[in-house]
Amino acid sequence: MDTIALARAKWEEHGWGDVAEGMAAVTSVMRAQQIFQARVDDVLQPFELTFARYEVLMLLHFSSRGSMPVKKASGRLQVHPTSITNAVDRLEGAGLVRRLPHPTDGRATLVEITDLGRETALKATEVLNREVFGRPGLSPRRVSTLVNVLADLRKDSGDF
Amino acid sequence: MDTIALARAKWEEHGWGDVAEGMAAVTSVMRAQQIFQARVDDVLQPFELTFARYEVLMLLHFSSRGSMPVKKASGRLQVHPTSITNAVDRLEGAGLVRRLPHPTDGRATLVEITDLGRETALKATEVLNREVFGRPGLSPRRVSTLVNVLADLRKDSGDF
DNA sequence: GGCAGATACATGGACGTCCAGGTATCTTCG
DNA sequence: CGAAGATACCTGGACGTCCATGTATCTGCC
Repeated sequence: MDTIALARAKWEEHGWGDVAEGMAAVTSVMRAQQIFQARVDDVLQPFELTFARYEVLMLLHFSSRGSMPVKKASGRLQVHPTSITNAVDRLEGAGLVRRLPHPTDGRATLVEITDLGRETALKATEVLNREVFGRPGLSPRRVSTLVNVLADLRKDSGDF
Repeated sequence: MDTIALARAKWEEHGWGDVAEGMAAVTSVMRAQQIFQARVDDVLQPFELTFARYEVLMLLHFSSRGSMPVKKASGRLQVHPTSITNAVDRLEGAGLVRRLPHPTDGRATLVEITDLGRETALKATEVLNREVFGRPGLSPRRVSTLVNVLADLRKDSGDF
């Protein structure tokens, strides 16, 4: 029983057929996010990480200096600066990152990845690659289609 | 600057090219959800609704008796029962639904939509149809593709 | 040089999600 | 019929997200 197909049928019954597919798209994206989030968090749990914290960690790992102001991380990950503050609080508690004063801008705080942070990031990535990214539940063609369609969506909404 | 394309490039640099597209897919879905959630919540704000509460309201509106046990709503919307309890608390506070004892099962609680609830649901749907579902930011062909691909994903993960 | 506005970050609160634990009720089986 | 297990719900807590607010610092203009 596909609950989204059911909802679409209801939309058509009520004379909203012209926007039923859009409704299905929005609802499907919501559900897909929930599915992926659960899979990813399941894999990351042994590392005491969540996807949000993992993203922060990888962003720092990939950065040239291994450190970055909160503001910049916020922009890169496209979340609110407070979400970064929150993630950094917990990552710092686990010893995976460290806060440093910015050398030239007294307002800014640098977040720097530690050696333990890099090590944890790589171990987590290995499992994530194998268990989630490597088996997304779709054929390679479908995966590429999904990425391309969502790129159009992101472009349309001003992401890039 | 497409942050997901950047991440994919990093994955390829590190020899993880075989799963880079899967990583892009997962990340894209996360971001798309964020985009849609923001649009929907923006439209629903004047009605003092969120998407979660809107979904509960529409589920009840479309049900044959206008009421449903918490457990059934939880299954239909594929969220934890506690999420329904939370949504119902707020909907009840706004007078849009009402809790009733289940006539035959003393454990269960029936959630029933009120007249004000139905009225609000229809008004909200009208704006949502026009502002979000009617302009999802993709061509009709792309929207259908997205729905179909995500249906495959949901099927693979046991949704139906 | 000094003040006004912009910027960076942290704090506190709201919301939705989930899990763990507890209570009440139903169902099943001896 | 009565006890054990299953089921439905609520409460309290954790987490991630956002917003509003406050504080410190920087920048630009007079």
